[in-house]
Amino acid sequence: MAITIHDVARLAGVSTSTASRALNRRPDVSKEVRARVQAAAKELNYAVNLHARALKGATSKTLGVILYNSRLLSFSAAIMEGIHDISLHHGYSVIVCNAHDAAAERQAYQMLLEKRVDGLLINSLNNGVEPLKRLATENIPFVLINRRVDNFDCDYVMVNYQRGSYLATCHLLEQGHRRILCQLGAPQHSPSQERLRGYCEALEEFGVPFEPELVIASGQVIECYDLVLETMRRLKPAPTAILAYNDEAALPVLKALRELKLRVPEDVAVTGQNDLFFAPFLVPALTSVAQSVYEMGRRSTEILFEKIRWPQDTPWATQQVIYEPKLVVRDSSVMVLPSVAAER
Amino acid sequence: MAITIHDVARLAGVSTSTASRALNRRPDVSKEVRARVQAAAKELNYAVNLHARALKGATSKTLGVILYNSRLLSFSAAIMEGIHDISLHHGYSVIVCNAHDAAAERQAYQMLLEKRVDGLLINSLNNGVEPLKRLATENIPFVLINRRVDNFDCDYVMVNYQRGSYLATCHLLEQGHRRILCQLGAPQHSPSQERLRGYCEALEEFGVPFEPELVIASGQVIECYDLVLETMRRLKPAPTAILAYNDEAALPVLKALRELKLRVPEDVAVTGQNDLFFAPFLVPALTSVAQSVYEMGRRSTEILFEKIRWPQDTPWATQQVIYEPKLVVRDSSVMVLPSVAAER
DNA sequence: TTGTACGCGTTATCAT
DNA sequence: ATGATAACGCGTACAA
Repeated sequence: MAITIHDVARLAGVSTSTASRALNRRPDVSKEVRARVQAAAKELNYAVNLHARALKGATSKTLGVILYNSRLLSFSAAIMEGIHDISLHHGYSVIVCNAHDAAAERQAYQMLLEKRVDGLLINSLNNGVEPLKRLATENIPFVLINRRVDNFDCDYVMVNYQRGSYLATCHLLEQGHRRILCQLGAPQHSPSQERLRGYCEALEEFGVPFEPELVIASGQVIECYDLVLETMRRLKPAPTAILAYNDEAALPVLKALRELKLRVPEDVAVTGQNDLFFAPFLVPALTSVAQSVYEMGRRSTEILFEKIRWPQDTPWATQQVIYEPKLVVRDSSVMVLPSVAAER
Repeated sequence: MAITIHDVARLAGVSTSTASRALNRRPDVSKEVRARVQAAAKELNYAVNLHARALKGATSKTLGVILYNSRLLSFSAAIMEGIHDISLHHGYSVIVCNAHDAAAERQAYQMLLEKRVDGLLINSLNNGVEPLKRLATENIPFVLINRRVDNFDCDYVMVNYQRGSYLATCHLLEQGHRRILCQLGAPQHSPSQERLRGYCEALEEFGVPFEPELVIASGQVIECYDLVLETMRRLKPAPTAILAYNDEAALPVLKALRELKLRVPEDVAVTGQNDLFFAPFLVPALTSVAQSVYEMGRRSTEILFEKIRWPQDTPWATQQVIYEPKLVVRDSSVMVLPSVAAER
């Protein structure tokens, strides 16, 4: 069994309550005793048992995170960086769960509730709104990351995917492209839908008719090589530009084009999304839409802590943060290099 | 306050102990009562309080992970995938900490000990062996990931970096290269040292003298662009091959070579390490050394669980797992394409 | 088969 | 300023 506060108290020759006060730096304890207790604690390598403290009614000093994690490793890793930085700053630790599917998500919720986390950061909606409603009724603070639910008012932090796809599509249209292939991920996923909306919005603005055959969707984004190959061969006339779902998806897209002996950007222009670290290093350097992913992790955690510390009786006004993306133009989408490239 | 087992017991019209037995599927409770209790639990949305259970002396059902996280996001993300998969399988959740420096590492240990984690997976040695010794004396199971300490017997799971660099260097030497630039990360870091050993070992085997000027080290691996540029300009004669620290570092290396108008692999051959997802998509496709990163996460967690479940009185024989790397030859290091490339 | 009572480690309350 | 005690929620030894 581990060292308890009783052991410390005994070694210091005081009662447990005095030891507790001394260790928690309460003012109502003599300096002499406090020093003795702290010395005893150090000598015994004492560490509070947070389970006992949590049981006593205090907080668990733990946040829960539920990630969707569709293999977008760089993406969720960046979010986690932001979450960790803020949590550490508040003296909190973080339990991370991957919700590959609905069942895993339920298990994650179960574990996190059993561990009595003080709040949740949620990037997965495999079971729809149900879990969120339950959290709301049980008064457990949570913030959605990159997800949003219609007709359900709650806090969320998002990237404006619609705007991102809109910007990229406009950029391609401005270059004169009229047949632009729009590549999406899982169709039921809200990020896919928003990207599609942005794509359509731009087309409409330029008076270009929408063609369903120019939209392709694949669940496993990174494995879309074959799909792109097949599509580019099938469509007549072939698209002259491709709006890749994200930078990771752009990799197989570029490879497929090389396979087809199509030059980028001369024959086909390509844009990515998320502006991951490798985008500027590709050949040609990948035009992408920069999203504040790390920032999203930070901000959502800050809001969560605000909410956790919010007095129960005061009404809380939900916060919605939407990060506006920025188009980063590189070589993969323009034939003439821009004079001063928006290189990061 | 949340629902407790008392509430469930009251609703089901039984005592708390009966409720406890029913919920834990103990055999000594009538089916009729069990059903009633479980119905009550479901109705109330009851979730055990794991703090209470942990306090009672059981386990905390939580693992701690301490990551070094030198921005090698894809790398640590892959490790975490393996850890999560195994933990979930055992019904455990995982608290992840980033130990950017010695102070953060100490804070991480403190938190994890206070949370009474059942075991630790450690990928950070910012405070040397001290913390490990403490864990050993306190009988807290842990497994090192990708770290090893001289004269300290403990469980670890590693990638054989020395062998990886050896293989890559031999490969370059076989292609006829004699001046091979060896790029490393932080010099005090054991992975850097092991890579250097593998590099030297290969040189010696081929009877090529070691030249200190051909070894460059930079803390921030991803920002080595300038260093490579400067080095390639300065050295006479210029190196004809570069052993990049890892695939992420290979990105700026390749970019620097393009800047210098040096062709890859004709003028300079390049190899990476870790074989990340983007390696085959680069132009030219990057030769790399494949490490079982995800596997390392899985295996270390499996060993940790073995150790956690190991009877206290039986002696435990420490396990050392070393994954042997595999060279994946692609276009960046050979002028004539191999007939059947070891493409994954 | 079911119920009663205690203890896990901590802290808040009350008493001294 | 310090000490005794109860309570948090759960599981279990013991009693019935």
